[in-house]
Amino acid sequence: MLLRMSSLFLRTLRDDPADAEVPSHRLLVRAGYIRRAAPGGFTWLPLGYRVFRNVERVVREEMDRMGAQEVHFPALLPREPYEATGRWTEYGDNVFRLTDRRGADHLLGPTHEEMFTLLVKDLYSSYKDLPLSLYQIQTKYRDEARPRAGLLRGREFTMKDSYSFDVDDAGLDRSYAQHREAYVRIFDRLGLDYVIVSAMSGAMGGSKSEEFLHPTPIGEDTFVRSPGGYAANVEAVTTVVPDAVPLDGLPEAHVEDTPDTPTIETLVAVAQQLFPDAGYTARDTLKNVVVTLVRPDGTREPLVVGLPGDREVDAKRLEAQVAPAEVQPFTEFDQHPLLVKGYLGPQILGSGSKTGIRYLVDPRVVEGTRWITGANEPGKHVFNLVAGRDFGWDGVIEAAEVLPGDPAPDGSGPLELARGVEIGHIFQLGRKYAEALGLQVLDESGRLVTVTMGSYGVGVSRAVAAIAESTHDELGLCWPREVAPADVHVVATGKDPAIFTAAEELVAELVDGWGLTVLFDDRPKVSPGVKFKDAELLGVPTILTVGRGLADGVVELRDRASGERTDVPVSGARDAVLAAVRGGSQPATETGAPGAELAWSPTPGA
RNA sequence: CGGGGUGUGGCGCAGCUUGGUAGCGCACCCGCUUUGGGAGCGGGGGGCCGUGGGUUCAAAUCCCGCCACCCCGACCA
Repeated sequence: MLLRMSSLFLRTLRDDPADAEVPSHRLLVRAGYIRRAAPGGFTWLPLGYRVFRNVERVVREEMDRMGAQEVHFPALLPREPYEATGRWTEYGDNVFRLTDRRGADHLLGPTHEEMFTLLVKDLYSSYKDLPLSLYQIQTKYRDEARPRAGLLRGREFTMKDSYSFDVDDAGLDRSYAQHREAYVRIFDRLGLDYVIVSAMSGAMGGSKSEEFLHPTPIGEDTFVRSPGGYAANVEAVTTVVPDAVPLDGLPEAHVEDTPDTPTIETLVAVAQQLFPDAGYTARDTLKNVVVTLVRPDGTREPLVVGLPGDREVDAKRLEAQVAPAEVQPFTEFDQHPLLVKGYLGPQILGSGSKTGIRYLVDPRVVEGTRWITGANEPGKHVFNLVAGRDFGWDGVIEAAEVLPGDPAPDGSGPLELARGVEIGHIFQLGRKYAEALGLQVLDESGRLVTVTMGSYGVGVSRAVAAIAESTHDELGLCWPREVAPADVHVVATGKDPAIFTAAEELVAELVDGWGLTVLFDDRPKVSPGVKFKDAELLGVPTILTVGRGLADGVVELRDRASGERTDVPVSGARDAVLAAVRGGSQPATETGAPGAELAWSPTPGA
């Protein structure tokens, strides 16, 4: 494949677009890879689309390798299957809905669990047909409240989604593990850094779930990790529970006047005044936060969460725990006169108490721990209120925020918080969709069993942005060889016609003789500076300059990533390029580019 | 959805306060010169100033609505 810059549909920009904040967005637009076409929607230009297809190719090869089979659904889907699983309403404003001329409802698929489930139900009915993994690479639509960061969060994007079907849980575990391995291979080949974090299954139902996060400061997901290798989504972090303390000999609780202490800060200040030797901090207080749970059927229930005063309730963690119910601020104090705002204590909380309000506590609240907490009277707090002696609770909930320095649940050290972009997600769905849509097969003994499923996603267009994000430098894009829009960028510069003749000959041999994809800067009357800048911006991994050195019989080979330049004799130019393309680096450098170990194909995407 | 900011040729910006013929740099076209780090000179083409309404003799400029984009938050297989 030969891409001549004299006729390539490409215009690079000298200035950064003002509305692009993140580097991937800025550079992809500036280098002429993508162009915004709609809110949250982008047009792929020739070079960008080549990168996109390369990512797609890697994903496809690895899915095929693990034995998944590719199918392709429409993006325009009927309402009924989504009605059956409840997601027509559950998805809310995030789904694009439309009505056809007969008034029938449709949606633009945000994800395809229902359709895959129905397809398998349509054709298969025996355990002998399973296990089965199907996938597609599809345009997905989500009416995001706030599309941002270019390709990273669009309203239309490309996703590889796959689904596994098994008769039993052991089979699901195997399918899940296969996908996990395939994803590791995919992201390794793409040269994308990732951490695999355990995630909550949340509204999707099911059990085991892990996300592949690409760590980057511009990421939208917060996750935690420890020096010992623990990594998890904040929602999935479990608290290390302290040992219970024997109740014998603990001091009696006592109520103290603590006027004007509706907040933890004011309370701690007063507590320190009253008992200067006790060394009280916010950690010694028990904060009781009232929220309202709204269930999917619309019913509302107040809930109080008790947690150490040095922590806030983490809305995401709380929601993950109470899903599918939603959490809203509690406003109905007038209907609950026993609840004294700012002085709420656990003595009147719990299903067996005066208020009957459900009371869940942080795991750090274990038997024998002593707390300063509200006395349920304005201006009064109780000290030394002992958990398990002076108050009880209905259950334990992981709703407190995770703070840097908290211990990892597996004992692998203190946690740090980091940001990442979700580039893949693997998920044990279980039988939720199979049950809702009636996907059953006959087992060995002729009984109907409900199939168990997994769902697995890779953000293809998002991966393009993530790769750009992690590989660019101050000069421009800098593609890994596996996804680069060309194998080599040949720059002809100078006014001597012999230069262009020599470059043409070399390019022809690389393209026709060796099947390389060559981006050839054959533009006449364009100054060398412009061509060099463009080559750096465009980011093809190997740049070959045919210019003034030709008079001395040499051309210059440059590695985009390392910046290293080597003069090679014209006669050896072809072999030097081939070595760079095959080896992933110049002889003099060791960049360890991904794909280096892979068999080199003589016709990559030509 | 809440808060903040911005909308002027393809890109980056000025003009708006104080209403009166729409401007600059890059990009694009023509000519001459130039050719190893975003060239120089000369000559051109291209914009219902986001959009709808209002005020006014007159609106890019003043007023109101809407839309879009960016940032923070909420939300998000």
